[in-house]
Amino acid sequence: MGLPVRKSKVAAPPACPLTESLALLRGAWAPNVVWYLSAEPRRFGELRHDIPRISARVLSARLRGLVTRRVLDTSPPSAEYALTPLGHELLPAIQALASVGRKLIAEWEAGASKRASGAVRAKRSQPATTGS
Amino acid sequence: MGLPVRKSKVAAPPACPLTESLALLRGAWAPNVVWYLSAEPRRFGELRHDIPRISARVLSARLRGLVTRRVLDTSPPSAEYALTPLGHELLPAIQALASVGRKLIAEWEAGASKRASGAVRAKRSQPATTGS
DNA sequence: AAATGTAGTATCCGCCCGGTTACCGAACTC
DNA sequence: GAGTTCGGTAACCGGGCGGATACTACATTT
Repeated sequence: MGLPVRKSKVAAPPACPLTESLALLRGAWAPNVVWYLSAEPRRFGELRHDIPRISARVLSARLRGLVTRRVLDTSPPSAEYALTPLGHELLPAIQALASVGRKLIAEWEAGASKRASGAVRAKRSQPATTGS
Repeated sequence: MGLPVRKSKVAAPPACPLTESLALLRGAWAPNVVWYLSAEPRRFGELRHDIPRISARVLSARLRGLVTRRVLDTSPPSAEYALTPLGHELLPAIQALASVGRKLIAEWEAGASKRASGAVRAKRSQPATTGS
C-alpha cells in the first residue's frame, strides 16, 4: 500500500516542503512511533508499552506509511515493525524536536515554583516516556 | 485487557520531550508561521500573503505563544510579529523537516514526469518557501 | 462622508480525529 | 473445548479544529 498519509481535501501543490513533511507526521503519536522505531524494530505490544496512552486503533493507523511490517513465526504469531528509509529521514527532525522538548521540560522543572508567565501550556500534557 | 506489564527503565517521567515540543507546533500552519518569522519579523498581512491558504482566524490563533506582537505607529495601524527565543529554538527542527520535504517533493516530481497525462493539477503558485 | 487598507474578532458549522468498546482469529496451553 | 496471549479491525461517537463568512475598529485619502 502506498503512503496513505496525504489525503487532505486540498490537492496541495507540492510547493511547501514543510507542509509535505509534516503531513507524514500528522496525527497523534506519529512522531512517538517513529521515535521508538528509530533505534530498532519493535513489535506491536512493545510499542503499546512504550506509548502507554496510545490506543490500538491509533497505533495500528500510525503503523502504515512510514513503517514496514514483518510477521514473525512465533508461538502466538506476532509482528515486527521497522522504519522505512523515509521514516529514517525524519529522524534528524524528530531528534531536534526532542531536544527542544528536553530543554523545555528542564526549564519548567527548574522554575516550577514561579509559574506566573503566560507561556504556552497545554491543557493536558501526555506522559509518554521518550527515553534518550 | 492488561498490558504485558514489562516495566522498562523509566517509571513515569513528567512528560515526553517529543510531545511537549510538538504541542508548540500543534495546529495547522503553525510551523509555517514559525518558518516565515524565522528570517525577520513580519506583519499580519505579510504572513497572510506568505501562506495564502491560511485564514485570518487561524493565523491569529497561531500568533499566540511563540510570537511577540508589537504595534507599529503607521498610517493604518499595523502590527509586527517576531519569534520569541523559544520560537527560535524550534528552527533547527523545522529546517530539518523542510529538508525532508524538499527531498520528498523532488522525488515526487521525478516520478510525476512518468504520469504526464491529461489531468493537469491547478498549481497556484506559492511564494517560494525561502529555500533555507 | 465614503472608500480604502490593515488588523483582527465573532459566529456558524462540517468533518475528521482519536478514545472507547467490542469483537476477531491464529496458535499454544491446560 | 476453554482459556490465554498477541495483534489487530469494526463500529460508535463526542469534541475540537479549522474553513468560510461577516463584522468591527482605526487611520488616512478622496
